[in-house]
Amino acid sequence: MEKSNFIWDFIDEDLKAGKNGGKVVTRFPPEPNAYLHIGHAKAIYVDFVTAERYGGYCNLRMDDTNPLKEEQEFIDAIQEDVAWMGYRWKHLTYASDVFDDMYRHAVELIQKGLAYVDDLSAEEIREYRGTLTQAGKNSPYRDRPAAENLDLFERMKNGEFPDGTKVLRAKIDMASGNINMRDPVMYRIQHASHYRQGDKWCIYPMYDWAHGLEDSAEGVTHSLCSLEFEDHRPLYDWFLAQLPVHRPRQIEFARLYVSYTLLSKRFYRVLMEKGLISGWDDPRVPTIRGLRRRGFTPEAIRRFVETIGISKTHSVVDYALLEFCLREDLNARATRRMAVLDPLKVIIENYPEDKEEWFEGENNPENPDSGNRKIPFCRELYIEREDFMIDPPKKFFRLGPGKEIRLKHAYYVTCTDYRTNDQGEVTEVICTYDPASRGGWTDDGRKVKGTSHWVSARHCVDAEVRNYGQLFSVEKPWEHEGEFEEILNPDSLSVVTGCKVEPALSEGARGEVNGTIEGVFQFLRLGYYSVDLDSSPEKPVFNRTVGLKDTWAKVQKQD
RNA sequence: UGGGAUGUCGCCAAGUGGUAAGGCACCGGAUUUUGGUUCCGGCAUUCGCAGGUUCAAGUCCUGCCAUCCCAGCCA
Repeated sequence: MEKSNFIWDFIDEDLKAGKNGGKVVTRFPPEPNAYLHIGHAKAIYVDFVTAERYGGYCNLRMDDTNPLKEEQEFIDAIQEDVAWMGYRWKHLTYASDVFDDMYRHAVELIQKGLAYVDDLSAEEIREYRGTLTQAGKNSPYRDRPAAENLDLFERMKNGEFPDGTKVLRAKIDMASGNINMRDPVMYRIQHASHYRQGDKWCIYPMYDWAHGLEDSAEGVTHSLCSLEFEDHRPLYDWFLAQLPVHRPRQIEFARLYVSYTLLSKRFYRVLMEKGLISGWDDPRVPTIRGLRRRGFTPEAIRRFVETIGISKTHSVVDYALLEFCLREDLNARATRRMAVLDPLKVIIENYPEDKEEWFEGENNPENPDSGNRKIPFCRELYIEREDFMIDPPKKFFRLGPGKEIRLKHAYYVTCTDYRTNDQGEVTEVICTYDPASRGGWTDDGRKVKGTSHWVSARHCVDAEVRNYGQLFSVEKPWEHEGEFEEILNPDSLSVVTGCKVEPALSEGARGEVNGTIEGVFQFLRLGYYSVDLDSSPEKPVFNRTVGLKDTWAKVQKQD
């Protein structure tokens, strides 16, 4: 069981005090106006795992109180994403399902003299509200008799008044230091059609009024939300205290920030409108769908949110931790394959032209049950261009004139010569192979330090590879004041064509079957790559999910 | 004297009066048919600052400082 945190400590206390009959019920309540992102993944984890921990359950609730911004498309996508991440909700609920109850409770509040219909305009309400340091003043309509409020409120509901002409407000305290308590608006008039309620309603409830009642109606015991709702809690409690209803406890925790990423709906929308990303599932974007397309696994995402912990500290988690969690999962589960991204031709001069061999290569050295695949070998191969240097430095464990390396799973080869073009670029490397090293090993005690990946020129398949980098060039993009474009990383996507991959990769399909990942591979010595949505057997396309740790690159940088 | 919250290693984060867990990152070194993985070792005499209480304080008290959130008929 996971280590505890302040939320679970609170719940332990509640349970010990005998609250809620020992039950723990939570909810994940997204507003269906956008796709989920990794910030939601943390909230989802907190909500679902908390319920699970105490043998309770979690509901998935669409917080659909604003028909102007919400769409069915998002309702479908949210369910899909939560399910993909492996969470099971007990009930799928909708805030709009309890609109009738909310209306009835609003009437109760009016009858108790705790709510009134206000004719002030939006601007006037703002003026009357006062400022952070000055108290507000009462609306002239604040003391309307209950009977008049009741009549007006019903007529608001019936659509007798135009949008914006009246609101229902709670009567609390216009001088409160907490601005949320200065007679908050409970209902606004919106002659808008709701995708689930049709034209039934001309008034729609505000968040503060609606949320506690939604929680209450579902029997939620612990309403977990982010820090910015901390000063809404007194209002949450106030509304429920006035009514004869179940009273959940709201607990706030810090939302997730990840370096080099922006977790905001508005931002994705803008980038999309400007054509800077391809959509909600652009592999550079940390939406659940983007991460999924990029090749992230639900397990890696969950491990990540589990690892960062739950607290009230405003924190920014290193992107490097996300990558670590990803690699940890993929290392254990991704199938190994060889791919050459920047091909350089190698000719084995002592290997017969008409001969070919098929070697066995393990699918995953971390998993003995993963089996092997066949890898073809012949006289002409491709290796990575950066694995050859004409005049290599001493610690270069790769190919160069006179140097011997191992071709993974195949043979030892020694470079005897190379050819260049008019520009001095190397066009071909000439080698000899040692027949005694078949399989990539000899028992003569020979030290062959370097091992390179390769593909057979005769058998390989052409592929496109999309290498991704950070979308932003600054660590804390949310602190940037100007336009997004100014801090976008121009190299966030680099498309590499003409890559040569081993034939076993041409069948690469994408999917998750029985808990094993398909379509996410480790390209030996390069990184983890996943089959993209755009891929086809005729034209394979791979996304770089995340690179392997590269200590050689680090050493080079130091020199 | 608006209200609410937070400050423990570069980044997260335990710690609930008894003498600073863990992870990431980073730095060494070993193993390695991936310069990957794995493995060993290093990495806060100090907990925003200053006083105080106590045999003993990151933990209690007082004061100060810094940062974040709130003035939608958004959620």
